[in-house]
Amino acid sequence: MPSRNRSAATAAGGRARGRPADDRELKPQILAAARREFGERGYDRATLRGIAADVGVDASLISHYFGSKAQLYAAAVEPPYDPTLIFPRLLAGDPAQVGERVAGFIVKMIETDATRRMMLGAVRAAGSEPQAARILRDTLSAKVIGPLAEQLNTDQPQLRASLLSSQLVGIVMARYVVGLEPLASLSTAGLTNALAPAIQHYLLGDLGDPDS
Amino acid sequence: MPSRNRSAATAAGGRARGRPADDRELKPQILAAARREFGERGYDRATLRGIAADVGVDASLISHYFGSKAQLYAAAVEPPYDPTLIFPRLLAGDPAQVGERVAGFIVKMIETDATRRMMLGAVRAAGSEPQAARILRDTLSAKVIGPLAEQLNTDQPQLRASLLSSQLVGIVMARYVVGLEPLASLSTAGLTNALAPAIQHYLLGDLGDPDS
DNA sequence: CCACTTATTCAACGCTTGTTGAATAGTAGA
DNA sequence: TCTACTATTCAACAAGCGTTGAATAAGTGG
Repeated sequence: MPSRNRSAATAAGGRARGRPADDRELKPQILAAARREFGERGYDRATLRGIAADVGVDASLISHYFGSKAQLYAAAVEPPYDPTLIFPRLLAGDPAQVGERVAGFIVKMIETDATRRMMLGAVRAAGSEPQAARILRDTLSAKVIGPLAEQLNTDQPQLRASLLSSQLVGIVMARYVVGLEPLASLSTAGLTNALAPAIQHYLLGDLGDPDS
Repeated sequence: MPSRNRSAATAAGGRARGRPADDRELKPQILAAARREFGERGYDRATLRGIAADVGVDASLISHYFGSKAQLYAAAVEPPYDPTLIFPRLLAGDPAQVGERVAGFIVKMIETDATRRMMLGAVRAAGSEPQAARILRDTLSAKVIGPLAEQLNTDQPQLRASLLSSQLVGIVMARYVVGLEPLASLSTAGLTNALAPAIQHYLLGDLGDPDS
């Protein structure tokens, strides 16, 4: 963190030298606008000038705060939940309904504005910027595949978790980026119901021989 | 079509006026290079200059032939198979093994160099260029969802076909764009086996109530 | 040989981009 | 008040982009 804003500094009692930050909480606003722009336009088409205009500041302020466009992107796509807390809850209980519960969680997540924007940004950017693909890979590995596999008492837990991730990415692409009908217009519950058995298979079903 | 090359004109007996095309079959070469570049770098990062350099010609020649970058892209992502022929064959036979057969076809397709490149280009471009997303949507609708749904004797055939498409897109993203392990390193047969039951569900399983 | 047409290249334009460095504003401590 | 420091803006740069129009090459039909 290169700096702290006034409220944090004064609240902490630390000395606040220099001109105090704007009352408008610019950094969170910039991050929100970045998520919006990255989510809507993808990495390359999202411009610092556009993000800055959304907030009403100069583009160079973003470079000043975050260093570069790539670092702004990295800061914008931090997942907002703790996977080590959520997965054990989802996997406890009747194993026959694990697919249902996980599907419900996933669908609810991608239908929440903030989360969907973040995932859209991540998926879109991964398509054009190799470094963003790496970030998405690392994030999914650390925040989804790893914690999920750790809770799975099955063979090939990592493969199962990555299959689930692939379906997650595919749904985001098909439903929000490509707008594939009738999937794009399907209701929350309808989507959950349709996905549940497939997810159940990925998590607990028979995957067959992984070799040959 | 703004022009025809010599072989076509001479073969058809039509008059071939003007300087004859290079012996090198430049237009197919440009299309191949375009698929490669779009597939590897995505729409925005693929440059006309780069594609031209791959072939060894000037960038303006591409504009001359295809009109614009967007039109070059559209020309580069035409699917190379006839879906109205392939789907009936896949869906005939034992219904219990439909998932297996379709999974095998899909996996074979995305592991064929030319086809994979084309799909990678389509998926990557869709993330950043709205017009490319529309092209991908229309192509999937016309060449996959429509013909497939037509052959499905079930409820909600279009939804089933679009769910399948979402998993297809997700696999392409996860395996080739993001490089999600261990899915990315999985063998052809292993991937087919793992996907088959999920695809079986999407095509013939119980999707639940689509509303509420 | 002369028009005519097409293929291909060359050079340049206009635009947008991310980034940088200097300049101005505003506050806290000495 | 002066200094130090930070926030913010302004102006400009260098690079890369797609596209365009003129120029050159290379043939065909008369």
